Amino acid sequence: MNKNIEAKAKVFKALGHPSRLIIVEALCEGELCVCDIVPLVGRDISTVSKHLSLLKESGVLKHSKRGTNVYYSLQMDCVPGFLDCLNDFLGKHLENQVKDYASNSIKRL
Amino acid sequence: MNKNIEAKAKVFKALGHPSRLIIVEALCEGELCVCDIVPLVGRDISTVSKHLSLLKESGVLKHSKRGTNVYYSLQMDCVPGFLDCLNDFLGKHLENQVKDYASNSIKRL
DNA sequence: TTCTTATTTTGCCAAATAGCAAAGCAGTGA
DNA sequence: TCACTGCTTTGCTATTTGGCAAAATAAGAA
Repeated sequence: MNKNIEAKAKVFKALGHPSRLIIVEALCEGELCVCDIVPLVGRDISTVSKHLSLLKESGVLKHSKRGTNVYYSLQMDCVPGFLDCLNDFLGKHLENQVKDYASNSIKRL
Repeated sequence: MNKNIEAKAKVFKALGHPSRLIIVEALCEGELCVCDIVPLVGRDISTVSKHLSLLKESGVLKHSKRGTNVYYSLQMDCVPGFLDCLNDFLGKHLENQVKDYASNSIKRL
């Protein structure tokens, strides 16, 4: 259970980059080939390819070749639910930060 | 929804380090003071303190001072469920890797 | 086979991160 | 007040990461 820590950290690390999150969120809707992912990310294809292999390596994604194209899709089924929960949480939380900021501004008057 | 990407990536990045995951898993059981967390992580207290502030900054943890102690606890309620799911997934997945390895070994004979 | 298209790998640099040690800063008690 | 304990911040180095460009690889088309 404790050597698993490394594998779990690897998953979080893989998800912990804006470009890779964009990829994962897109793949929540279904599989895409590299050629479709590149414009979503807006980085060099070599960079995107490295992001994809990192996500695959960690277990978040899987891939399959068809013709000359490589299609990536979500392998880790826990991810979309957590992303939803995270969206809710951050939604509320950012609201609160705004509220805190506002009330502090009022106090400062 | 898309500028949120940065905030979400920040959460994953915060969770994407073995020491910080150890902390978070411990705090799933309930709040702890820094003095209790340090021996769990096995790093210098200054290092642990930085990990804790990163986790707080990202919204995963919150903290409260009582006397000379600082107590950290989980703020992001989505986390424990995702960790459970991750444990299951990696459990099965590591099994499969072992199976794949075994069947490849057989093929090689 | 040769050309082309799609993707990965390698090489390199700049920026970010993790670690410890030392200095700084509360609170608490004498 | 002064000293002590618990924690955070700062300063520094070593390592890791993310980016692009160029080279390498793979699969289909001509």
